[in-house]
Amino acid sequence: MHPYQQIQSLGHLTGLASRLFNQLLHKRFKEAGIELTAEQWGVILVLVNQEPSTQRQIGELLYLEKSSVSRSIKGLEKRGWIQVRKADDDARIKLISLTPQAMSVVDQCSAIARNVLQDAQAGLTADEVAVNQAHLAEIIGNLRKLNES
Amino acid sequence: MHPYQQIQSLGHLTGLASRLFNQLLHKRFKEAGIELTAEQWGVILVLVNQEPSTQRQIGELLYLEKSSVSRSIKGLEKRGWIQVRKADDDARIKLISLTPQAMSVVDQCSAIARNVLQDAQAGLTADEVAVNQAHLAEIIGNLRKLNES
DNA sequence: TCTTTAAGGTTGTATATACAACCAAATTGA
DNA sequence: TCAATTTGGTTGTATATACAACCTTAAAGA
Repeated sequence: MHPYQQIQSLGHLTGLASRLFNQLLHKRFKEAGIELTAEQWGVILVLVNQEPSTQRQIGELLYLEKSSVSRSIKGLEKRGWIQVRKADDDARIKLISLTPQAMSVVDQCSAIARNVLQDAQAGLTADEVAVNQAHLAEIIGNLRKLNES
Repeated sequence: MHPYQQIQSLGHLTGLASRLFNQLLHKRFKEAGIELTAEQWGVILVLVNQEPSTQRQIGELLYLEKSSVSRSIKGLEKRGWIQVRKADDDARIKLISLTPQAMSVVDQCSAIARNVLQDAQAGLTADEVAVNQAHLAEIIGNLRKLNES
């Protein structure tokens, strides 16, 4: 067994790929004058698709602990990306939506994110990417079950 | 475009898979009475293969910032997994090696990590896993270049 | 040799994340 | 109706990580 075999395990490769994706996206945002991390972009994207959302919903879609969502929301609000209001019918619930300023740059962010993906996947065919996505989704399904039990 | 399409992008999938891998490995270690995170296991594994290593070497192999390595090493030393000594010939360098206690559980950790991978990859053939690894490696190669430039 | 630069690490600061303990409001059920 | 449970969120604490600024020691160059 090659001494550095662990470095090709999917456990390691997914972690490294993820960090690199996030770093590059963050960098590209910054170069465009947009102060936003990759993870924050994930939250914004949830809101683009479904606005307003509750923190619970965001956590479910991104598979994040509610405490993680809580802190992420706090940061995004402080930076003016989102606004929070209370639901009328349920005093526990916070309804999160994008600010006008956020909406005005969402398309630009989308384009940047699309380019990062494209650049990262250079050399792979669309089919290969699709197969990869499907396999990762299967692995994620396995892991979610294992983590719950 | 489906409202939740972003959720199948490789940027998102690798991040989610990585978190789930790490959570499961951490949990399995804990169940075995071993107090070790997935990331710490990565460092230990580097040392298993090459002992002693310098912090710079560890960072290169895991693609981590030197400051991240510095803090990881501090934690592992505090918990008794590793020992640190100064190099004779270069006063800047720290030589990191495993403690006897660490070495005594490395095999058990290895087995646990192997099982996590196996369980996560259930339903995929060995070939499919290999193709996935190759594609992720290619993406990582792309991203590394992009992050440097 | 002596100044300048590079290399190896550390520390400050910030975000991302998990888990556990908690609080308040809503729901359930006896 | 009222106690018990569930749900939505927050906070404390810990690890992981990056970037920037810094320190110390080594190496390179004039």
